[in-house]
Amino acid sequence: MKPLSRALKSIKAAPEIRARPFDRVTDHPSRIENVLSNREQQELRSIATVLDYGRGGAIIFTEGAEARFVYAIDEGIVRISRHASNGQRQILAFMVPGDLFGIPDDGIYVNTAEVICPARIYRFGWQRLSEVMTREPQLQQHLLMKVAHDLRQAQRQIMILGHQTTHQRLATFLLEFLHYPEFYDEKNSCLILPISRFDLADYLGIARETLARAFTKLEYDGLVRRLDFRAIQILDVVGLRSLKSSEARR
Amino acid sequence: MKPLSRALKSIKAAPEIRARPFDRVTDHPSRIENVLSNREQQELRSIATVLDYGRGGAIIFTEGAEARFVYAIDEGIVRISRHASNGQRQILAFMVPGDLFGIPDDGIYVNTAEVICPARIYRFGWQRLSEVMTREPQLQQHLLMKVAHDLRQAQRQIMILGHQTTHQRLATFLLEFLHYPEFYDEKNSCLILPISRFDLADYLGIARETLARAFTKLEYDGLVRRLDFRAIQILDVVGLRSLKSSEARR
DNA sequence: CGCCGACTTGACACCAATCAAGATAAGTGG
DNA sequence: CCACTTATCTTGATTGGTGTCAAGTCGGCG
Repeated sequence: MKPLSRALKSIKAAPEIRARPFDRVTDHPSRIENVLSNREQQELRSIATVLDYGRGGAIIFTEGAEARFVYAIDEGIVRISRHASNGQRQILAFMVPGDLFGIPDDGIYVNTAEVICPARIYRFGWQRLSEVMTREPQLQQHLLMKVAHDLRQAQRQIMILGHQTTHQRLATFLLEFLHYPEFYDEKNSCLILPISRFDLADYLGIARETLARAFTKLEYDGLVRRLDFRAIQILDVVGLRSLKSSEARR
Repeated sequence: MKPLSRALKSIKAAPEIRARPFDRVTDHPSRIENVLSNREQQELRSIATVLDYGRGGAIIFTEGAEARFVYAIDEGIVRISRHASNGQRQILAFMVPGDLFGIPDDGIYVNTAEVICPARIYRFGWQRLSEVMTREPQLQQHLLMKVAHDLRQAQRQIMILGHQTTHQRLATFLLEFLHYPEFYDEKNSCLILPISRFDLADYLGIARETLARAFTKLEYDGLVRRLDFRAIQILDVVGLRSLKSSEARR
């Protein structure tokens, strides 16, 4: 929607890469406890490029395009989506700092990746990364664990889309986000959603209006309170959990 | 449902493993063109155990159990499922010969795997497989590609569950199976479904009755014809394709 | 032959998509 | 700073699709 030129502020070369370790993923719920050696981190840095996106909306890559790079997030959120042949968009995942995406399928990207807020992203040449990984089995194992984690996340998503009502989907999503201290302030139970209703609806596989109604219902039932479009106060975590696992028609 | 003792006929030791290469996956639609060296095949065989299941229904492993093995299919079909907290079952995938499954998450299985027909399955100790892969980067890369392929399949499933009607889901599923010569006899356009309606409904995320109605509609529209519970004659592939990508409410 | 399981069909209620319009916040330019 | 436009989100009314419960059919197996 937004012109790419404005959104993509600048692309710097590799040397300025930040020293923060590559695998910050251990911070968030994935169960990977992997510590890369200094040498491995060094190897990665040497082939990385840093991309700085000033604001949301910029496209990182598009489905169908030739795939020569893999990406890892340092800051910001990226939405991974795919368009059905009838034009419907489905958001497959929201990637957060530490996540890796863009692994090619037979040389092309099968998904579209866009930043939804200011972001800093590392870019690796797929060819060179493969070479490095051949030399460093630990690194490849780390990548394997990451992809396996993504697979489980996708399966979680299948569970949600398969048999949950709209309210349950929303409850599940909100509960998921409570795990991220970047977005959930546990003190006053306030959750700052970094995702628009539009995107959220496409992620949960429901219409935008239905999503709004789901929020209304949760609010009516005293489970949450909308302070603002972005800010959601969580009033009853237990209630959300029981809603999530309650009996579902459809 | 069936007692395990009867279904699990025998477990042989490694030496009798068949000579068919490990990566028969190249036969089917996945885009992996990977040729393992003889030494790598040798390494795999040396740590493999062969499991022979006489008939369908046997459980290979259950979600939540301690995970010490990964599995690869030589013959037969395995359904990978997960149970929601409300008891709903969702089938995440059907695995076919060449596929690999059972990669542990933090030492436990997150899914349940069951054979749905007579099957022969290779079993590998995860610990030992990891060791071998550290020695053989090619092998690990191969595994990585397999998991990446599974991820894409899961994403395909998300697309289906997200925005397709029941008829479209069924059409999509049938079209998918036309690629497998084991199940589709192109000569007389006859597709032999190795999957029960029960399982298929849980895979497509719909009720069994709704699935039956979907079949009825496709038959009424002249797209397919039911010869038998298992055998489906495909009358109009183009029609199925256009149904699959037609506009969808919901 | 009769039971049993798997599958199909029917009737009905209900949830969710759609179309349309209103409300709120955020930019934009004078 | 205010009026304007725009984007985003919410609410309302209606229609259709899908889950559920119930009954019926088909085929296999003892």
